[in-house]
Amino acid sequence: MSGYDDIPFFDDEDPTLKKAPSPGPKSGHAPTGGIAARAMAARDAHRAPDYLAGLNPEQREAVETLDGPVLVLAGAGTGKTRVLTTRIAHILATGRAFPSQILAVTFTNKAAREMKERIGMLVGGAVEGMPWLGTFHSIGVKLLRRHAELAGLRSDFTILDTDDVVRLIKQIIQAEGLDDKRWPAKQFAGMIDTWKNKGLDPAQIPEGDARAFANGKGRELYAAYQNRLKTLNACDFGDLLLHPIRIFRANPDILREYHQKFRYILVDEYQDTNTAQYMWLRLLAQRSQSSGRASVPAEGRASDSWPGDVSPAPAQASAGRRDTAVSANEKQQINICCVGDDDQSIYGWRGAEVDNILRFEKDFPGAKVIKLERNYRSTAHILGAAGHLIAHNEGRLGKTLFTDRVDPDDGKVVVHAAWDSEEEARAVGEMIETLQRPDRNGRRHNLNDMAILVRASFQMREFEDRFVTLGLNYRVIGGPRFYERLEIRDAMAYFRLVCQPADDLAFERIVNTPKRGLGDTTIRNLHDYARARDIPMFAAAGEIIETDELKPKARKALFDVVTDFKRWQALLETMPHTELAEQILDESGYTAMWQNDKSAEAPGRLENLKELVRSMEQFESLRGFLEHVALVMDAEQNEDLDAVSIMTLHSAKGLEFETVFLPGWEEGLFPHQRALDEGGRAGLEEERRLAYVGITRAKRNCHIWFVSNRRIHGLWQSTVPSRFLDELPEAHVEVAESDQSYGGYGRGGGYGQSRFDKQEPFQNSYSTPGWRRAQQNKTDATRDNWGNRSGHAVERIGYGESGPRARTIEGELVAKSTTTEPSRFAVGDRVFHLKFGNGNVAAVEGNKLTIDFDRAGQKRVLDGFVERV
DNA sequence: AGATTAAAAATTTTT
DNA sequence: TTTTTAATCT
Repeated sequence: MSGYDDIPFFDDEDPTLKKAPSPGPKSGHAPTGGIAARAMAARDAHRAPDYLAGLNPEQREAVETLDGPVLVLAGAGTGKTRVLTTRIAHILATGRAFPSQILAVTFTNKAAREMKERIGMLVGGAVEGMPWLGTFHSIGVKLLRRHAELAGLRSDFTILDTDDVVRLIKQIIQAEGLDDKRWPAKQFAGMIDTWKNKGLDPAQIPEGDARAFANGKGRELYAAYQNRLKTLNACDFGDLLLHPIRIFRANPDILREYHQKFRYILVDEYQDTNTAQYMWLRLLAQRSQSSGRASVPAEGRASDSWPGDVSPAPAQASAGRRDTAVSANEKQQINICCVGDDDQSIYGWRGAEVDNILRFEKDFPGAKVIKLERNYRSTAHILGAAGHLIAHNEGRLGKTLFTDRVDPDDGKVVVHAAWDSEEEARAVGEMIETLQRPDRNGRRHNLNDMAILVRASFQMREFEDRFVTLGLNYRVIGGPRFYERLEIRDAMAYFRLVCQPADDLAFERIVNTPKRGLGDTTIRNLHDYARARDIPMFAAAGEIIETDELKPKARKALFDVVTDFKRWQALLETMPHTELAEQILDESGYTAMWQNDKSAEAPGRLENLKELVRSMEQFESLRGFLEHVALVMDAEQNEDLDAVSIMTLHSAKGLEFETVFLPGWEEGLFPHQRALDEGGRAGLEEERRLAYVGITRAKRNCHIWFVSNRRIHGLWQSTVPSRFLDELPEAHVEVAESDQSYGGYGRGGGYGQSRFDKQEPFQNSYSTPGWRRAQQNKTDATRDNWGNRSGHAVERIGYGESGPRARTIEGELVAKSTTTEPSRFAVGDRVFHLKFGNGNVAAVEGNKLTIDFDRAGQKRVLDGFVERV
């Protein structure tokens, strides 16, 4: 992308005029018309265009239903992307719209990229002519660049990432004279994000939310933050959606232009849309509703006013606004098609509203709902297990995936038990090694086709450790990203300041990096100077060096910085941007700083900087590159290496693997305690959808693990198998007999027997304190907060026989327990622990014991887990 | 300015 | 318990 100044306002013509469409954005690629022409040629060549061949009837219906609103409920592995891309190809091929008349939104850049590629494959050639295919945010930027002045911004506004936002908020909190330790900027940034996800501006946030932060100053701070953004000519991610919404509401004529422009709207992963995205879509798609429908109120009060706006109302309801020409232009209706899967909605915690998809038919009367249930990915066992599990959710539209595939060799989903996370990792590692070896047919299972999907990232470490010792290749997906690294962010700050001298955040980041003797005092001076005159820091620096406000040393240093930047700014238009970038990094002393750094990371950082400059080559300008980085924060992984993938369940959505390992299926971890505490039943259902996502990633093999002991925050805790295990159907699941010497729950498939066969556990395997306690916990876990940080429930439950107790009283006792309540143990006691065996109590701290174990050495455990011997 | 020490967090993440 | 970040001290 070359930037934003070369986008013609409306770069297309009405196809009915039979004019050749104008070329797309300047580039050396084929004109946009080429795609449509080729697609049409493809259509004419065969009676049924070959891009439709191979679609099943439902998919085909989803592709060919071009008029009116369509909701495609696409289950996991049912060809969702195929439908989306084929539908676009079909629209183009039938001449229904020009590429630039199709708005197609995704959530991630990856999805957008994939769609572009696949449309290109269908239609032939690169899809340069689809300027409106992209993420919500990238399309938001595009809209906002065009109409920036209506949001009080200039069109060259900066996009701040999370890090910038937090630093900015910290400044604001300090400026308000608040203690930034007591009121962490990060937390407030999160709150703002939540509000923006709901489409709320400072005046609209709930009173309770406003009071919750900084002694009731929440609303003020939010407003101050927005003001600051405006003076900085900057936007955060939320604004990229909210500003266009405000602009559309305040300027019906502009909105109308987009109504005329976008004939077809397609939305990917609709179940993940948040309220703001929903508002945005509704504004753009409102013509797709029957012409008599009321338009959206211009000044929606809050998100909850929105859902109320669904009942049909006469067209006159929108009188007073200027977008009443709906019925006059029936032919130009906008056809929205949303594709999603309510069972895969796993982002509720960041504002996604499952309700958006559940409510689709109400929002868009006359909508056609098409279910895709034929699965092309997994075995019948995997689908059976996943389907039975997800059926425990209440709030769903209801789909059942099926497959025609019958293969007696297909294995069931396997549930394994292990003592602790270390053995879990060892067992998984061993299984991977076994799979990797050639089988009797001489085929080996590639590591690339295996994945370990964890609930929380702290689970990853144990696998990594194990794989390092095994010498097994692995790759972690979704760790810290390239553009979030310190050196990259520093370098970017230099580039930003060169392109946008008003970028104070960038200025402050690098004025004294590398060290130039511009310490706190100088910066504060400069800051005051800038504030007093209401000018950017860089401009202030330029002025202050003319005065004698600063000490000579600081003045000289600042003078050097300013002249450097002025020189680079002058070179911006003439010098090739990669060269300029290199020059900036060299002349600023930034490269030298790392060359002189003898720490272990320094060489890697220099390498990253080189990589950064290299990656700029594919952009036309420094500015274009900056825009890319702001929105596209991902770096590619090395695909050549054969390696096991380790990632969270969240980042696994949309992926598939031959074999999937799902460790950590224990109450408290999965479902996660916090999801339960904070989300209640809805939280549990979301966790269950996560489990569903996990299982449905597997094409052939799915192995689930649970352990009986896990260390959480340094304390060993006994754990209970996840309730989700109970929700798996016996017919599609088998319990691993025993993993050799491991298996806390004993040989003979303790888990399976006790859970599936409802038999009494074997006396010898299950009479241990851990098991008895686990059973106790199990009953409690279903209705109470079990095993959280206070060790509360554990303490309360203790041993099964610790007697009757009043919960509240116990709770109070426990609250003070670290100091007041005498422990049942004393230093020197001989104790037994399920995992570590026998040992002597070395120290007692409330309910936490430090024990010298005979075999395992010194460990800290909760006293509920040991027994006096 | 750099090193040491103390304190805080440890669910999930995109843009 | 561990890891990371911030603040304070030298």
